[in-house]
Order: sequence, then structure tokens, then C-alpha cells
Amino acid sequence: MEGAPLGWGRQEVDGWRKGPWTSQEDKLLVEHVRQHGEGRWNSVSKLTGLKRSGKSCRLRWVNYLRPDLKRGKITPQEESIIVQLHALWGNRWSTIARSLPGRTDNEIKNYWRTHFKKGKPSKNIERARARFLKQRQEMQSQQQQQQQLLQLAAGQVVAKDENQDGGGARTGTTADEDDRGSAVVDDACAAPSSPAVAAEAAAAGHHHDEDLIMHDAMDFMCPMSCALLHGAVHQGGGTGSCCGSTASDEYGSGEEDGATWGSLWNLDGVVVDDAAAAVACTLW
DNA sequence: AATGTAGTCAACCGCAGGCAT
DNA sequence: CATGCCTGCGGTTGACTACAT
Repeated sequence: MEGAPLGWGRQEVDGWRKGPWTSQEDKLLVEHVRQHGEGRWNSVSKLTGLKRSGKSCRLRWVNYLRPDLKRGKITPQEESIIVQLHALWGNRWSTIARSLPGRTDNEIKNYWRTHFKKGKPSKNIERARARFLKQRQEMQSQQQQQQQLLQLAAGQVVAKDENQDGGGARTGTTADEDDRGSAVVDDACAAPSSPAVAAEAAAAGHHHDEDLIMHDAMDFMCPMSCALLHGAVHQGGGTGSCCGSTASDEYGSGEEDGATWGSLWNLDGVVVDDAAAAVACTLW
């Protein structure tokens, strides 16, 4: 803290430039990525003459230069998503960022720190969070009930099957499926949107835990996600009224929100693959 | 108008995991 | 199998800006 200015005051350390990037450096980096693509960051300095470490180049690209970055303030909708996903995933900023196209983990991290870390969250956020937790609780108890019913039903089916030729009835599957409770949901999900995708996911094991988490998240966000997903997944179907409410019911003005959510949940995103989309809708 | 304070953003650091050798 | 390198992630820091006093 004494002597020479710390941090960005230092212009060069061990031959590497540090501190704020100049537009010239940005240019070089952008040009490099355009020619060689992302990755191999350590070769950037060799190929471009840029006196920046690979790490620094990557960071600059990811957080600032990437063309698909969304500029501007975090919207209330994005804020809600951040809160919900943070409740689920904690400080896994990059994971959260994947659910917010155009936003970087750094941005989200900063946003969280400044808005929620020490201060009190906005009313909007508190409401969102409370609702999320409540619904999650309700869903869990519902699933438990469902499970019990299924177990009862399974018992009956098994009894019947003893007389018939099994036929691979779903309800007669192994205990490990039953104890997950979500097996039924998964199965139901596969039907409406993309059986192939869902089947593939199921076959691959497909991060089952994360899927469950996504069930929760999508469950909560259903008012928004369903409307969109019906548009996106069942393209043109348009009758997506799986929920009582619409995206705009609770989250502000309709058209604008629709657009926002459209971009938020665009299908390039990691989160809303077909299977997850189906999950969200079947839950409602 | 000047100063202090809080908020925001960009960038760095250290660590961990994955992959090639 | 061990080692080293590269990449990605989360935490932290410092500069800048906006707002309040």
C-alpha cells in the first residue's frame, strides 16, 4: 500500500503488461480471435506481439470483447434468475452465467456482491426468493405424495404382472428409479418435445442431479419459461397455456418482458435444452 | 463548489481440474 | 504413472463514477 501505485499503476511486470487495456490491444486481440478462434491464449502474445499473458487475454475476451455480450444493466428478470440460481448453486458464477446469455460470470459476481452480499435485497428479489422456496417446498411434498401413490400403484401392477408377461411396464422398474421420485417426471417430459433428446439424455445419465436442480429452477420460473418454451419448443403451437399465469403477470410489462425472456432463454443457451423445456412445462 | 462515501466495473491472483507428453 | 502446461473459476482489489452532505 505504500510507494509506487498498486495495481493498474504498474504497467509492466515480468515483461507482461498489466492494467487497463488500450483500444490498440483490444484490436489485436479481437483480430487474433477472429483468425484463430478462442483458446490457445498463451500463444496470443507470440502471434500478435501483445504483451499480455494468456490469462489476461482470455479474461479480456470473455468479459469484454466477446461480440455476443449484452451491454447495459441487469434487468429485473435477470436479477430474479440470478437470485434463484444462486439459491440453488451458490457462488457458481459461471454456471449461473450460462443461464444468462450475454452475461459473464464476472458481471454476475459483481452484481451479486454489490446488490445482495451486504445490503438487503430489493423487495422484488425477496418476493421472488420467498416464492421460489415456497413452491419448491410444495413441490417436494407433492412429489412425496406422488411417490407414495406410485409405490402403491406399482405394487398393484407388479402383482398383476406376475400373472401377465411383464412387457417392461414403467411402473415396474427398479427401486433406484423410484427413490428418485423424478423418474415419472422425466418420462413425462420426454413425450411432448423431443423424445430423442430426452431419451439420449436419459441414456447418458445426463447429469441427473443438475437436471433435478433445473427442475426446481424451471419450476419456479415457469410463468416466464413456459410461455417462451411453448413458443420455442413447440414452434408455432402457440397454445402454451400450461400455466395459469403468463410471463408478464408477475414480472412487469408484457412485450418488453417477452423480448427479454426470449433472449434470455434462447435455445442456444445451455440451460434450456429440449428436455429441460419439457420438464418445465410438464411440471405445470 | 468541494469533499466524502457508496456503488460499479474491470482486472488480477491463486487454485483446481483436464489434457498432453 | 508422473509431470507440466493450459484453461477456467471464484475471490479480491483498485480505479472510476455517481450521489449525498
